[in-house]
Amino acid sequence: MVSAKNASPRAATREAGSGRRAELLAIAGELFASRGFLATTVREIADAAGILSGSLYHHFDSKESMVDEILRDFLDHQRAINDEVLRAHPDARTAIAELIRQSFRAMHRYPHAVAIFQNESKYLAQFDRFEYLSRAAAEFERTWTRVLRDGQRAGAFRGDLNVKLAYRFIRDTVWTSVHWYNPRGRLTANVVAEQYVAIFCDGISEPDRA
Amino acid sequence: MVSAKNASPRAATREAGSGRRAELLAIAGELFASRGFLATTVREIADAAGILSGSLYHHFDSKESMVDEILRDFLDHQRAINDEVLRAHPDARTAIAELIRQSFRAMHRYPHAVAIFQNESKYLAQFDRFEYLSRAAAEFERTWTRVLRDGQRAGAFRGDLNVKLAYRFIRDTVWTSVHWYNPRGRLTANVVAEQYVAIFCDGISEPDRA
DNA sequence: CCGTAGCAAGCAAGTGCTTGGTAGGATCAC
DNA sequence: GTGATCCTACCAAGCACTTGCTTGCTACGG
Repeated sequence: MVSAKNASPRAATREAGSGRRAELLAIAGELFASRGFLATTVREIADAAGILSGSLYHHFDSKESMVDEILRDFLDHQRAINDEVLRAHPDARTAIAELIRQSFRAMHRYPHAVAIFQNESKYLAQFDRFEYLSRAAAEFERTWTRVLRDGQRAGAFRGDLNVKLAYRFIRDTVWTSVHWYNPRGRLTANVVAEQYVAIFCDGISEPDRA
Repeated sequence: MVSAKNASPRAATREAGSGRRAELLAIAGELFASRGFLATTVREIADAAGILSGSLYHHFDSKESMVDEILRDFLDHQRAINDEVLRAHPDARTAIAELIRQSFRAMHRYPHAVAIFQNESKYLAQFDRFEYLSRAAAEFERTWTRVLRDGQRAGAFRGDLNVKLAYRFIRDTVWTSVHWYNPRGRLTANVVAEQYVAIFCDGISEPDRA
């Protein structure tokens, strides 16, 4: 149906966002996050958008494509942020604190994508096209554990720390909070982040340091 | 279809477990935990059990009844354990440590139920018959926050701690580990529990004690 | 001969997705 | 201008399939 002639300008429009497309993605993301990917039907997405279910397929190949695009946007952004943090903070302790802060800011900016990534990764990762989810998770783990190990060598973190366990400890604490964290609530991302940094750092920092 | 006459002996059999029934629940629980409740079909459960899907309905009213029974078993057990810990440990700090240890033991004993409780509570809680899930979560929160507040008053935990936030911090860290914790892996429940108790307590304990 | 456990077949509802079509705005040759 | 031509966004209808669950039946051990 789409002629080869149109392929190029069409793709450009999609990259740019095209307005309606972004709207539909936002609607779908909210439903995926709150009800789950499987539990959300294309008819529900269409209803929420005020159109018929078939009309969604003018904008997207499939329901999977929608969640795919939502997740890629978030992961690309977070990857870039992480790299930036590492470049700007050579000190392990401030780097960890900043990674935590940036994680909460991600929840602020991509609340639905983060929730979907948490809830549906396990299910989606079984399909080839979502293999990148596992790769992204592994990359995050490498980033965090490298910082933890560096800090351990530099004497900033306790030597008896199991780095892998500590990473999971932080990850689970920080990222799971997307399930209760309300961006428009009384607790701002910064407040929660600082409390968590405080609890966490004073727990793994060398006690005999000023 | 079930006559009133059979209700009593049948119920007794159910309580006792009846062998096959427990087997089927174990199979269903494993699938619910690994694939998700919605993503698991009754045909898959039946296949795994070596019977036809319709035959499941000789043992259970519905797919919902299966997950209901799995969750109730776990929650009843955990509630009892929590009460026991509170009775045995009047000291807040040892009580918290013991609550954490018992949580990891629960993951050891009810790995599937814990995972299902984590993953599906939000979805299931929308149905009246699963209202007890929200109530159980609220009760757990009361238990933990009471201990935290008591410890704070007694000077065992830092005074500047946001108790509600600290509870979520612990809960998310401890219970989420069911997603990666392998009961038959190298890390035993006790080892992980001790590491977590160490990281956590030294983080929230008054620094100028000992 | 009754109760437990299961089979064989299928139904109603709902699923993601496809198809052929149309309204209406922008673009362009004339 | 103005008509022809596209293109975007959507509708109306429905297809192929899967879902949880039901029904009537049978094997068989105590």
